[in-house]
Amino acid sequence: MSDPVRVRFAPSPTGYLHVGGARTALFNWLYVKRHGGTLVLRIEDTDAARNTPEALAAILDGLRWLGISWDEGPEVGGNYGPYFQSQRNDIYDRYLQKLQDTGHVYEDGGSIRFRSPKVPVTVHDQVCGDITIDRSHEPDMTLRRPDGSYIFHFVNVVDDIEMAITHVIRGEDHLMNTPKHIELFQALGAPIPVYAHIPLFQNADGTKMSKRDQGASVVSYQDNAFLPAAVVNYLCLLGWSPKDDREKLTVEEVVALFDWDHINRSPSKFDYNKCLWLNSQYLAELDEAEFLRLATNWSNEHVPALAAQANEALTAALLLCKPKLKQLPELAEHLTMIFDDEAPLEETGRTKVAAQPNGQGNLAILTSHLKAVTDWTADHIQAAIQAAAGEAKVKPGAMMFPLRLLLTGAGHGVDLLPALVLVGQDAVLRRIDQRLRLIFPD
RNA sequence: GACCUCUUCGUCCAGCGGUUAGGACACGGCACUUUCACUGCUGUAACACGGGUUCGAUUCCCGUAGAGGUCGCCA
Repeated sequence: MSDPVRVRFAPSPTGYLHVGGARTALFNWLYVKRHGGTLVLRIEDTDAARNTPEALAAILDGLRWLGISWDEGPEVGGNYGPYFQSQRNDIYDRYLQKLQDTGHVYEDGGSIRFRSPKVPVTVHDQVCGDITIDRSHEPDMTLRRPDGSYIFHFVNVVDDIEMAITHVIRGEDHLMNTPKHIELFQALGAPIPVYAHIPLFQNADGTKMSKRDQGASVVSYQDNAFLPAAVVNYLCLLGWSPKDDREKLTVEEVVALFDWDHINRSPSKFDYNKCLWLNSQYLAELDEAEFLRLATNWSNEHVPALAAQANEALTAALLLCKPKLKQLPELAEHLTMIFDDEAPLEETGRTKVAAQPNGQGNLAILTSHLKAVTDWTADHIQAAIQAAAGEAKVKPGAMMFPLRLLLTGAGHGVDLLPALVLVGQDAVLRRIDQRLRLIFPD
């Protein structure tokens, strides 16, 4: 029997949950699920000045939203707590004493430094391979500040020892820290965990992703009502591959395949567009009830004006929108086109229709046919359009674009016939009349 | 500047000592749809450069260039 697998994700609650951090958490989680083990969530909040409860809440909330659950840590407890570094000072004191007793540290202007062995250190990294780093000419690292507070490297290693961590999966930005950490493990006589450093994300233009960049913050996906499964799927595809042609995979499928040799070594640029595409794929396969639940929630929250709409009308409209959506927020635009008589008229469409030969006359013919419909159903409306086209001597298809524009103000959108039915004859004729005057002012 | 890592279509990801170098996003075309989309089919598009090793290198080695990371009493 080998030791039980214990991996940890150790965020610092200083800002927000970065999508790169989320991916690191995800890979830790995937590893645990793949090999069986325990995921420890440890909060590295030693820098009191920069930590906020809001940031912590955002991190926990973001992880939960993505479905990344932890077995030990904040809110769930565990046998290796406390899981906040700010509460572990006595442990750090004890470990520092060990180093003092064995002569590994020395005092320097009130701070405590580690006496580095000054020999090259080889990191056996599961992703990057063996990397030997010689930092013998660099200054000794500080472990404790004059005010008694501890430095990241020290607490990080002490906690990994104390929490019996066996695998460290973290961003490549930590690769050059690893020799320092290995020196500490050795000085403390503790086994060195298995390391895996995973490549970082970049913006599409190759620059570093920071908070304000599109897609950088997990909250932005929550705010835009992405489906977590889609985001997780996309995150898995960045830097990892099933090694076949699959793009859309469930987490279960990823778990079954997750391993080091599937992880890429080069940094990847974040393609928000592809993430959006995956979201549309997941959205499309939602069943009606689930879609309506999500869509109704979203529209109630973001388009409160629709509260006045009858439930059946709203439901019908939402279902009409479903096949068009890449993401839920597009609902706002579609619903406005359906329900708002005064939705703005698209300029490019206006110009196009205004320029059509005989446009005004043809649309007058169409209007009169629509007016004459006595039973306002899709079949009868279609017949009316056909008849109007015949009389105007144009193809029925040529009637569709102008009609769409007159109905919704836009040249694209939901399926036209059902939309006409939904809006109702009176409102349709009213809108046609209004917008016709905008298009042909004379 | 020093050290570490990386380099296949615009992007993500496969691949391999001999392939018409494959898939996906994006983009274009066609079909379907009397509309908008979806979908299907299809097209454009890549092995950073220079040396080796080899019968043969995109694939292995070395160098160059470019990119990223790290060089804190931040985490």
